[in-house]
Amino acid sequence: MDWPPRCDKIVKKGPWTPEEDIVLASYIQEHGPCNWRAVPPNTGLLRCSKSCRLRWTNYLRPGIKRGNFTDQEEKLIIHLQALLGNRWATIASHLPQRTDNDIKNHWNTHLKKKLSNLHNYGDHQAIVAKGQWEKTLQKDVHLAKRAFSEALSLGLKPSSSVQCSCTKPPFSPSYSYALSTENISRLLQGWMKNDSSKSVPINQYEKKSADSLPQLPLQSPETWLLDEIAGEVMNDILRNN
DNA sequence: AACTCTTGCAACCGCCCGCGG
DNA sequence: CCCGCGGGCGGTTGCAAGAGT
Repeated sequence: MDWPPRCDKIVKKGPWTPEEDIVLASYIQEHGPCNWRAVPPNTGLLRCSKSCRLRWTNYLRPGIKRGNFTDQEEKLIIHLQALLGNRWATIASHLPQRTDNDIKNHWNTHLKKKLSNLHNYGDHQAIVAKGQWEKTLQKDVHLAKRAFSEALSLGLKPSSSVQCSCTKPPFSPSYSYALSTENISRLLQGWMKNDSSKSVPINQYEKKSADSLPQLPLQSPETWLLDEIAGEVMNDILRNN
């Protein structure tokens, strides 16, 4: 028998069921998010390792906030996208509660539209005007350089002004346990609400409850980016929509 | 009420990179 | 140096739900 399932010989595809989520979350809670190849054989999940990893990082991972992007988050995403391009994982590292997938989706469905509408606005000509963009660009480059050199000079150690808010903190049993327990109880609650015989994907109900998760404040880089760059330009952009 | 169109997002796919043998 | 594997990333797709007619 070909086990564990390879991604090219997938046994099961499509939306995850609450049952699968619980199995995966329990396993990760116990063993930590590593060696994904071992997950399917050890849990009995008929999913490939990649699918398990994706499900965990994009959905089950503790501390994930879903939906309802704040103005501040949107500004930050817009700015970082302008600065870094479509490097969603890097952008996500500045928004600890958001996944790269979530940010990418939000960009593709909301922000891209917002910005393209904006480019049709006559008012926006002032911002789009060459001089302004050059100015902004120069500022961007300067600040990016500053951030990188600070990071390098500190040996990537988080500092008061440039702090690395990693989306993938090293697995800490106590931290993860509490949060995973919270997640699992949410899963179970949602599961009970639904007709379990239908194996309804968990997405809908979790979306609602996730909004009630405590909101972490943005950390330093976000703050100075917003203060120094995004500030006026981004406020203009968003005000026009 | 019924149908069509649009939107939002979870999940998949394919490529790339780093590491170990 | 080469190869295979695991993991990460970005782009794309498919489908469910909501909006519009």
